Amino acid sequence: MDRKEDQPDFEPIVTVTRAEIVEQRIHDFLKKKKLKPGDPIPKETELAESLGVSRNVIREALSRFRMLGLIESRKKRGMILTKPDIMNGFERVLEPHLLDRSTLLDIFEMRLVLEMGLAELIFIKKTKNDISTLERIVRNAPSLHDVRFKLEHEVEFHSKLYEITGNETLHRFQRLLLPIFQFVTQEEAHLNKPPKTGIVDHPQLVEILKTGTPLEFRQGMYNHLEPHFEWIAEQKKI
Amino acid sequence: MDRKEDQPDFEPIVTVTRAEIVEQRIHDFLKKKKLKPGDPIPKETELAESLGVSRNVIREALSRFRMLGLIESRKKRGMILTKPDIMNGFERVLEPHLLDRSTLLDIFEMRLVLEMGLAELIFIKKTKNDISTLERIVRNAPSLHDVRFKLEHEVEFHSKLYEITGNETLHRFQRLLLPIFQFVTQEEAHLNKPPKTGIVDHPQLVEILKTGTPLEFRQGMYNHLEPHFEWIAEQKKI
DNA sequence: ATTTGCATTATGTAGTACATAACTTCAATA
DNA sequence: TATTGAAGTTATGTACTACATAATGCAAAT
Repeated sequence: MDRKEDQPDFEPIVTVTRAEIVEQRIHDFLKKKKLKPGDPIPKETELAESLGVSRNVIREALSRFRMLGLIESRKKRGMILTKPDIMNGFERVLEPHLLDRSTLLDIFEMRLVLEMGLAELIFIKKTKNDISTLERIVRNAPSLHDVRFKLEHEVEFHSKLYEITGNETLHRFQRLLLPIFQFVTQEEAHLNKPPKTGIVDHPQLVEILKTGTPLEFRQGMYNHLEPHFEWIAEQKKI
Repeated sequence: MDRKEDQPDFEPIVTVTRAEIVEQRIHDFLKKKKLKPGDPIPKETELAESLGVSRNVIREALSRFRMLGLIESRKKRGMILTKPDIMNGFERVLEPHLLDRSTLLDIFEMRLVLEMGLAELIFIKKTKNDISTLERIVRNAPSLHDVRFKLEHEVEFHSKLYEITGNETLHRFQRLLLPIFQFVTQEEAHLNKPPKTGIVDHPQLVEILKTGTPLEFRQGMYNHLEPHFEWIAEQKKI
């Protein structure tokens, strides 16, 4: 029979590497010292000595910070803290085929949530110029039968909405989420074809932006995205 | 006078380190081979040889992947790809005092956008149990005069809203953004005291969740967050 | 047949050595 | 005097070696 019941179920011993510990220690150090971008941080040899590990380990930990854009190092000058690009760590992990289905769906939902929430910000920040651009994008929309450029146009329109917010972080986030979104919609299309389109289209959204209210825009965006929400509701039942 | 005008502004020569290149190469390798979580990846020595660099450099690159949770390595067994935790890289960079003001404001806005967009998802996923929990949270709200637990309660309520969506990624994202949000609201409070509160409070939001529609909830949430949006609109003018 | 012990293997860590780039100083030169 | 050039210094970047450690499989022992 199954012998597992006999065995006492100890927690497995987790072995943390020195690099991990050093990473944590240095992170705490930066936090505690309240170092700001531009401030110098100790030399590799100094860190190695005060932490009691080889320079090798120090460099493995520092390599992580370098990737995140938290530190920069120049020869002779030593290392300095830098203003990190917060999306850096995100970017490298967003490979659709590396993520499991549930995470992909989560991200898909996040995009819908963001888009539904854009209204206020857009109405606060929009300029006449933005509206003109949107109108141009809508004018140049490919015909309904032309499948090739449909996705391209879809991306251009929605991307512009994010851009209007003037929130570069938000916009960047959207761009990073794009591949995931396409990956999921592709699957979505596979299941229930033909792809349904919302009852509100891009030109109508632009019209609301020109003459309507945030309240109307929120509702319009919902109707635009409605098929996706329906799809989510179905997924929930399964 | 200022001599800078005389100087031709060349782009500075960027020197990429071997570790950076190796990181990129390995990343491409994983992508191209379409490796999935669980699949083994080449040994360090193999990588070192085929890429023509020392094992040291390989390990600095691999250290980055390890941090992101992209790979795990066990002695003797070698290294395997793992399902990455997409928030891992994010987490380590979100130190309020390391980010510049504009990024902090961006993140603050993102939180508002997310919260405004939650309505649909919440209405799709909510259960009777969730409503009960919200009612309990509201019942236990500290009195208006008790400043100490106000923030705590605020966090608990809004956090529960994210939880209702059943979207763990989204919920985790919110939790990561919390310190930033508090950092900004603190500053916000400094400027225009006393802190204004929206005309819609938590009990009203719960009531809408019970008997209302997503449309009403969106408007309710807007009224709840209105002071923050006003603050943003002011910031824009400055 | 189960356990024990040994050899094997890949990662983890330490240490040394040298290359490279950037900064400093100081002398030489126009 | 100001610019250039050379030499020395220093911290990071890279390579290489050596050994520790843990996991795995296989063979020997009971």
